[in-house]
This record gives sequence, structure tokens and C-alpha cells, in this order.
Amino acid sequence: MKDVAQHAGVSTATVSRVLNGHAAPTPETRERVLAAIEELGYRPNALARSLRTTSTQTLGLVISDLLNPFFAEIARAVEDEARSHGYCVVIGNADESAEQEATYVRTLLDRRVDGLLLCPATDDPSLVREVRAGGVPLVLLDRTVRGATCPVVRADGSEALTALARRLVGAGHTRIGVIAGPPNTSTGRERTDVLTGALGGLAQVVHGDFRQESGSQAAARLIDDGATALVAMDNLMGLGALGEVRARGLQIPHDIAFAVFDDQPWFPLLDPPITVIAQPTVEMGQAAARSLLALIDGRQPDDVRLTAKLVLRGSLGEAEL
Amino acid sequence: MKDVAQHAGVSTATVSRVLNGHAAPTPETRERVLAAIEELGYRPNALARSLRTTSTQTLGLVISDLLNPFFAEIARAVEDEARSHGYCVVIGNADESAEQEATYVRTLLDRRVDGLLLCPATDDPSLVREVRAGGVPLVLLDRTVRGATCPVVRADGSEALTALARRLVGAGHTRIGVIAGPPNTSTGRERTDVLTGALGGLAQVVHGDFRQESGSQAAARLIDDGATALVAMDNLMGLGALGEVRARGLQIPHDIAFAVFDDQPWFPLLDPPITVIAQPTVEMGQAAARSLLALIDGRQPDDVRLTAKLVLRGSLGEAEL
DNA sequence: GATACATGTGTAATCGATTAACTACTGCTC
DNA sequence: GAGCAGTAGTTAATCGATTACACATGTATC
Repeated sequence: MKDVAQHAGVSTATVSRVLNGHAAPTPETRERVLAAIEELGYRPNALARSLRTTSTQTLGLVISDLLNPFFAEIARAVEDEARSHGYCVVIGNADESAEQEATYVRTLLDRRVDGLLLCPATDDPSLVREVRAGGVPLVLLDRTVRGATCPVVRADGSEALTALARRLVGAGHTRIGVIAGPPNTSTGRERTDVLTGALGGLAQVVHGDFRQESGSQAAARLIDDGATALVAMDNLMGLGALGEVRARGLQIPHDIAFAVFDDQPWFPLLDPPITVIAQPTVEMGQAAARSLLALIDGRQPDDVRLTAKLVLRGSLGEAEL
Repeated sequence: MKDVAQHAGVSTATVSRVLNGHAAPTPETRERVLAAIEELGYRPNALARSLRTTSTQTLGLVISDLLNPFFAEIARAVEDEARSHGYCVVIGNADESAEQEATYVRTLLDRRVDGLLLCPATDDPSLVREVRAGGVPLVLLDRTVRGATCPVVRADGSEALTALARRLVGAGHTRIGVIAGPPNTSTGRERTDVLTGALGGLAQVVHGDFRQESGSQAAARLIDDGATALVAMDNLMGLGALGEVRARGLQIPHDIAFAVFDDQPWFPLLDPPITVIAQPTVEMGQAAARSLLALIDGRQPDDVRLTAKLVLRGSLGEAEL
């Protein structure tokens, strides 16, 4: 910057003013400064600027698992929304580990992100408290924590799950295997509660960890126990469960009915296409980004609750009639 | 930091030394400082530190498309490798747009990342030159550019593609549809060149843009033209093509043989499972991160060329016998 | 011609860390 | 007891920007 100033025969203050679009500098001065910038290929140091202004124009996004397309889609939506408001997004991948999540959150705070989006790995509120104590704007995404004191953006699957349960029961299934998420996550618990509640005593629940491998194992146990229908509570466990079904040579829906929470582009390609509960991922990402930007802006956004939808495709068999 | 110093009855210099593990401070002083840090909940400002040390302990990673699981896997691997060396990764999503790619690269440079990993959207070398001019360590990943002057990490699919071609020709296919990537990307061009070369005059090429929609369209045209085999040059176009095949009610492999460049966890679930050329994504990400860290360390890493493998699963029909 | 006021620019403090250079103290040797 | 070495800690410069305040100049007013 000093070089630019010297080159243009002005002070660094003037260069800064030109850079920040202040009213002060003469058109002619501005011209000279811009020419010098161009000539020297100068680019301002964002670190120094942020240090001075205490604003980084950056949002932190800590997600549970980058390999999970559900979160990848969300990340993508957050990023688009943030960019359109002049913000950058730094993505942290917690890998469903509370420890790694905490590490990432602290790293992002140390780098002074202007706000933080968090998909909590567990419903333990201590990390959230820590962030709040630092005074950094925080929005929770997809999952919440006990006694959350910040805006939450998530999808409500109750209606869809209830409809799904009604169909399964109506079709005469009496042993319905539920591949549930971890009970220490809000989504894991709530989805399972709603579904088992709606199924009366017909549900058998096995908890997985939102990963493919646990889906296969859970499916194996449930099938062994005589389940005639399987519902996986997220797409990765669904993938694993499908593998197990396939490995055993079972036919969907003839031998077993099948549904998954979360849609994926390839579900329609299976034979039969898989019935899912689709979450509005793009809207979730957008809403979360918008809430966070509002918070940064000093406003107090409301919680956002979007609706997940049951998409019937055939893998439930006669339950879809 | 001043507060901590005051609280512990020492100067900021001493606090800094404790923080950075210098030898100087007495165990007793260290104890007092740590206590003060704990008590005040002090966390050092990474911006200020980076400004002073000119090191951010951050790598930039600009990928073509975050929604493409191929890149998501790579991102994940890069992140893991970087973290194990104490580095953070900032991911930028270029969305297959050269313009957005350039914007992101500049943003990351402005934030003074210690090094940059780039999956170039096109083979235009100007952006690479710009980065090199700034003296920032740079490694290209998956794709290269014309006259690249920096280490490149990629997967070589020549052998696998040649083997694939041999099988298709051997099985008597004479109209083989190739859904190619954009000709202005190195991977798009090279894969297509190798495959069409190995197929002699039997290939019909339609170019897509590495996205799902273009895969469907290309497949539609190729099927209309009488192709009896389809090869998609990346997983998203493969997804699109599969949708088109399915929409037309064609049976794989009876009506049409099918193969895809890139493996995906759900390919084995289809009926028949899809034959693919699998790239070692994790190794690519690791190697790229390692090369970049070496470069940052002042060493000169060699280009890395990993090998993609043909995985036969049944979607080629008799070509797999 | 003195006074007031607007306008464009420069000076220097500041953000929060790191670190070279310096000072003060302790203990040892001759 | 002077001289020296070694250790622990302080002072102050520095990184590269922003911005309050001061200053100089030009114009309008009486």
C-alpha cells in the first residue's frame, strides 16, 4: 500500500479512501491511485483490513459430514447465499465427532468469522454456550441442542413420517424396522419418536450413527428379526441398508418395503425407485445463511421450520396404493 | 492479551512466549500466565498473529463442483491430510465456472492462504500464472492447464480406458456412444482422446459439461443415433445418462452396455451393478495436500500420477466375459 | 480584507499479535 | 569484589490496513 501511495504521489490514507469508495478523493486523484494499483498489481491484505475493521466478511459453517450429499447440498446453498451478500464461507467438516466439531468451531472463532452456522453433532449445549459467550452470531442448522438460545433452521418431517406410518400400517405390516439416528442428536431422536409413535407398537428400532456401515448392520439385524418393512432415517444409512437388502437377494417391495429419510438423485434410478421423505435442502441452506446475516446485521430472526415431504415412488409396494 | 499480561503480572511478550512454547519463561511464570488465560477465557486473535508472522496455517482449495461426490471425496481427503499437519482448509466452490473460480482464487490469495490447491475449470493458464506471480505455492489437482509450471496430481485412466475399449470392441459393439467432458478441460479431452483412439472409428462423441443434465441430453442423442454402448466420462453425466436409459425403458446390458468414469457408492446397487473406472480419490486428495505442504516447506515435489482402475460389475454384458 | 466554511489530503494512532534488542538479576570464577 | 555468563523478563518496532483529527487551500459573505 505504501508503494502504491508513493507511486501515485499521495498518502496511504488517500489510497485507502479510494479503495473503500469514500467520497473525499478528487476524480483525478482517484484515477492516479487506480493507475498505480493496476500498474503494481496491488491487492489489499485482507488480514490487516480485518484486524483493523473487526469484520472478516466470512461465515463459518461446521457440518457433520461433507461426504453426506445432504450436507453437501446445504453447504452449497449456504455458500451461494453468502456470496450474493459479499460473504465468503469457510467450511469445517466435523465428521460426526463432537470433539472435531469443537476444534473447528474454536478455530473459526479464532479467525474471527463474522458469524457461525453449526450442524451440531450432539445435543449437548456447552459448545453453543461457548460461542454465545464469545458474542459471535450463531445459527443452528438441521439439528438443535437442548435449550438452544439461538435461531434454529430445520425441516419438520412429522407430517411426512406420520403419513408414511399410516401407509405401512394400512398395508398390514406388523414388524417395521426403523434404522434410527443416534439418540443424542435432535434429528435422530425426533424422527424416531414421531415414527414409532405413529406406528404404535409395530416398530422395532435399531440405532445407527448416520453412516453407511451402521445402516447395513442395522438392516441385517432387523431383517433377521423378521421385519417386512425398513425405514432408514438418513440417506447414508439408507445406502447401507439397501446394500444389505441386495446382498440377501431380497426383492423390494415384494419381500420387503423400503423408505428413506432424505432424497438423493439416484434413488429414482433403482428398481423400484425408492420412496423417500425429501427435505428442502436448498431452502434450508438459504434460510440459515439469511438468518445468520440478519443476526450479524443486528436483527433477531425467527426460527425457521420448513416441511419435509413424502415422495412415493414404488418401494413401499401396496402401501402406496 | 494485554489483559492476560496484566492479570498475570507480566508483559505481553512473556504471554506470547508461553503461548508459543518458547524456552524462556520459568515454569512458575508459565503457570501464572496459563491460569490468567484460563480465567479470562482468552483466545489469541489468529488474524493478528497471521499478519505478524505472514503465515495463516491455511490452505485454499478451489474445486469445480462441491455437489459432485468425486470432488467432495477429494475435499475430504485434503482436509484430513491438512489437519493432521496443523493446517486448515478453506474450500471454494467454482461451480464449473472460470469466472467464479478466478474470483475465489483471488479472495483466497487476499486472505493470504499459505498455499493453494486448484482443480482448474478450464485449461487456460492465465489464472495459474497470476497465482505464481504472487509467489503463492500452487498445486493442480485432477486437471492440468496448458504449460503448467507447478506440480500436478491426477489419475491416469489410459490403461483402464484402453481395456474398456478392447472389451467393447471384442463384444462386437460398432456404435459406441461417448459422453465426453468439455474439450477445454484436460480431463475432458484426454479421456476422450484415449478412448476414441482405442475404439478406432467406432466411437461417436457428444460433449457434455460434467453435469447431470448434459448427460441425459447426450445419452438421448447417442441412443437416437443407434449406440449399443454408452460410456459417460464422469459420474454426474453418468447419472443423467442412466436416467435417460431408464426413462426409455432400455435394459442394461441387454439393450445397451453402460460404463462410467468415476465410481460411486450406489453404483453397485443398480441392477445390474454399473461397471466403472474408479479413481483413487482419497489418494489424490492426500497426495495433493502433501505436495502442497512440501512446496510450502520449500521442497519441490514431483508430479503425481495415480492409476484409475477398471471395475467390472456386469453392466457391459458379454463384454465382461 | 477578515471570517467562516467546505473540501481534499496528510499525519499518526490503532487493531493484536511476534520478536529483536535491551536490562536486571543471580551465581560463579579468579 | 570485579568480571563474566546465563537466565527471565521488558520495551518497542513491526505486520498492513483504517480513520479521527489536523492542516492547507479555495470560495462565499459581510
